[in-house]
Amino acid sequence: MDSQFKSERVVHFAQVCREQKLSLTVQRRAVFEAILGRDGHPTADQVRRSQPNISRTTVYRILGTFVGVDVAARMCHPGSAARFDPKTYHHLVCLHCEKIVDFEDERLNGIDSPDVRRHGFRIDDYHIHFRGICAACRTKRRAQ
Amino acid sequence: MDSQFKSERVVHFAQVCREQKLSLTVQRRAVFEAILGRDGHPTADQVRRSQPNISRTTVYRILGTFVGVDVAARMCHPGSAARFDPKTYHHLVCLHCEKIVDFEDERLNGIDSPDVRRHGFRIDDYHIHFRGICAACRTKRRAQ
DNA sequence: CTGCCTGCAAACGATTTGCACCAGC
DNA sequence: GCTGGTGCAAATCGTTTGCAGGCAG
Repeated sequence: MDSQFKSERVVHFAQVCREQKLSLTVQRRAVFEAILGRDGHPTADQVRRSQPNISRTTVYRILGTFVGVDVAARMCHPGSAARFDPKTYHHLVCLHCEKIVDFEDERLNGIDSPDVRRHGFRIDDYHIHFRGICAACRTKRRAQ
Repeated sequence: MDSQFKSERVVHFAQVCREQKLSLTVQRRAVFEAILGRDGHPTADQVRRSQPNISRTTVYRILGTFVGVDVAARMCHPGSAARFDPKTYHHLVCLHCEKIVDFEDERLNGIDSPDVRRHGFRIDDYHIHFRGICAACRTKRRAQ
C-alpha cells in the first residue's frame, strides 16, 4: 500500500467525520490509521496493540462508530473475535488455522446480483469467501 | 426439507462417525438432527434449546467435533455467536439487523476459482455474502 | 463553556477447560 | 475394564455498559 493512497484515505476520512459531525480526535485518527496500515483484517485487540496508549473500550467504540458511518466494515470471520477493515475484498479463509488472505480478482467483480425480490432484500455489495486449506497447514498435515 | 433427504443425511452421518472412530452417542445424534432440522444457521445455544436435556458444554464440544470431521461448518456471521450448518449456501446478510437469509442460485455455483497458487492455498468451496438491507429494516428506516 | 469523547472498572454473553463420573465397545 | 464421552462449575475471552472526568469545537 503506497503512502499516497494512504494519505488520500486519511483526507477522505477527515471529510466524512466533518459531514457526520464526529470530532476528529487523536484516538479516532489513530484507529483509522491502524486499520489502514494493516494487512489482513485486524481484530479490535490487534488494533489496540498497535496503539497501546488508547484504551480497549475506546477502540471498540471507535470501530463501532466507523462501521456506522461506513468508514470500516465488520468482516465475517469464522473465529470468535470480530474483524474490521476499511475496504472489502474477496477472501481466502483457511478452515484449519482461520487465517484470512485478501485478494482481488477482476473476474469476480462482475457477478450479477441474484433476483432476491421475493426476500425483499436490497443488495449493496458482495464478497466471496473461498474456503480451503492454506499452504502452511497443508505442510503441517503432511508432516504428521 | 423432505424427510427422505433427512434420513439419507443421518445414514451418511453414521458412516462418517464409523470411519472417524467416533462413538455414535445419543447426544451426537441429537445434535446432528437439530442442525439438520433447523432453517437458518443455529447458534450453539439454539441447538441446545431444541435439545434441553443435553448440557451446553457438550453441544459446544460436539459442534466442534462435527466441524473437525466436516459434518458441519462454522458459518461466518457478523454477530457475536458462532453459527453452524450442515450445508453451505449463499447468504443475504442484512447490515442493519444482521439477519441472514440462505438462498441457492444455480448461476452462482459455476464461478471459476481464482488462480491463487501464489498464495499456496487449496480452495475447497466458496460461498458468497451479498450484503445489504433487508425489507424489515428498510421499512423501519423510512418510518423514522 | 457545553456536550461529545474517553478511560476505568465492572458486567455480560459466548465459549473453553479441569475434573469426576458414566457409557459404549 | 479401558477409553472416550459427558456434565458440572469455574475460568477465560471478546465485548459492552455505567459513570466520572477531559477535550474538541
